[in-house]
Amino acid sequence: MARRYDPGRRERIIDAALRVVAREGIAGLSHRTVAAEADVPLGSTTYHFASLDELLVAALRRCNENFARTVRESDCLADPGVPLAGGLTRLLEEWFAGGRGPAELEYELYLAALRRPALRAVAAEWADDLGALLASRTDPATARALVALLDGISLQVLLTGGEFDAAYTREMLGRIVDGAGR
Amino acid sequence: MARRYDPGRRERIIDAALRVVAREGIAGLSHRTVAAEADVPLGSTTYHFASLDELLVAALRRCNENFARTVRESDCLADPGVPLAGGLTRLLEEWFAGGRGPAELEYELYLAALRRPALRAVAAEWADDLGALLASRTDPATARALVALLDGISLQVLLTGGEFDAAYTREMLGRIVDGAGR
DNA sequence: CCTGGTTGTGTACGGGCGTACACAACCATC
DNA sequence: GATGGTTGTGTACGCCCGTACACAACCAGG
Repeated sequence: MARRYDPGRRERIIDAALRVVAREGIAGLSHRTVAAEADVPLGSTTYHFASLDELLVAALRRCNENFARTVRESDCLADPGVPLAGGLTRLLEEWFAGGRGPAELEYELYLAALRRPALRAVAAEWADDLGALLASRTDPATARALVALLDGISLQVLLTGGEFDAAYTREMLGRIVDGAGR
Repeated sequence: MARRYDPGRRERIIDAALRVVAREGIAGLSHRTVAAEADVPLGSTTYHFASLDELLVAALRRCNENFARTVRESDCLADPGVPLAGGLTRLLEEWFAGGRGPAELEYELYLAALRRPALRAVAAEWADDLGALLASRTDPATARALVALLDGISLQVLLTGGEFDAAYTREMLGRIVDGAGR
C-alpha cells in the first residue's frame, strides 16, 4: 500500500486546494480533484480534512496569511510620510496588476463565508486584521470603513469586469480618511 | 404525457429557482431541485433554460427588478429634504430588518458573477442602475463610491455575521457625500 | 379527417460525488 | 521478532447530477 513518510502533506493538500480553486472555482473543489492535484490518494484528503468546509477554512486562513505578509512587506502603509489613502491605493493597484487570478481566488474564498458559517470566523479575522493594521494610522471606525470601501471597489471591478481606477479610488479613500479629522 | 397549457411557466421556474437558492444556496441549484420546487417535469427546466447559467441570469435580473422597485417605492431617496446619507442608511436598515435571508439571496446571486462571466453584464446593470438613481442627487463618481461603500458595509455584516450599525454607516456615507462639495 | 411541424415530457445513461470501512504499513514496547 | 495500537490507503456503494433523445400532445392547413 506504499505508505510514505510525508510530513507537511497537510500543507501540500492546502496548496493544491488553492490551485484547484484558482483554476476551477470552489464549485470545482472536491476530495477527488484536490487529491489528484496534490498527487495523494483520495483517502488522504478525507483523512486530513473531514469535510470540504474544513479544507476551505484552512485555505482561506492561508490566503489571509499570504495577504497579511504582502501588506506588511510592502511599505505602502508603514511610512507615515505617505498619505494613507495614497498608500492603500498603491497597494490595491499592485494587487490588481497581478491580473484577475489572485484577486479572484482571494475574494472567492472570502465571499464563500456568506453561505458557510464555518468560514465566518476566518473572514472576520481578515477584516479585523486589516482594520487593526490601518487603525495605527487612524481611528478604528475609519479603518473599518476603509476596509469596506476597498472591498466594495474591488468587487465592482471583479464583478462587472471593469478596470481599476486609481485616481477615483484615492479620491474616495481620501474622503473617508479626511472625514475623520473634522 | 399530460401536456398542460401553462403560460408563464417560465416565470414560475424563475420564482422556484429563487426559492431554492434562498433555501440551499446556488450550490443546491440543479435542474432537478428547481423542477421539484416548481412542480414541473425535469425536462421542462432544461427546455426553458438550456443551462443553469441562463437560469441564474434570469433569477439575478428578477432580483434586480425587485430591488429597484423597492427603492423606487421607498421615499428614502426621493425627498431632497432628507440628506442622501441618511436616506441610504434608512434604506439599508429596512433591508436588513427583514433578516439575513433576503440579503443573503441577493448578494449570493450578485457575487456569483465573480466566477460566471454570463452574470457580469447583469451585475454591472445593477451597479449602474443604482448609481444612476443616486446620480440625480450627486455626481456620478460619488454615486459609484456610495454604491461601493454600501456593498462593502453590507458584506462585512453578512460575511462576519456582525450587526448592522446605522450610525456608523450614516457617518461614513456622509463623508463620501460631503467630500463631493469641496 | 388527415398530416406535417412544433412544443413539451418521460426516461435512461454515463459520470462525478461524499462517505464508509476493511486492511496494509508502520512504530513502540517488550 | 512477536504484538498491539496508530496512521494512512484503496476500493466499492449509493446518490445526484447534466444531458440526450424518442416520442406524446397539440395545432394549423389542406
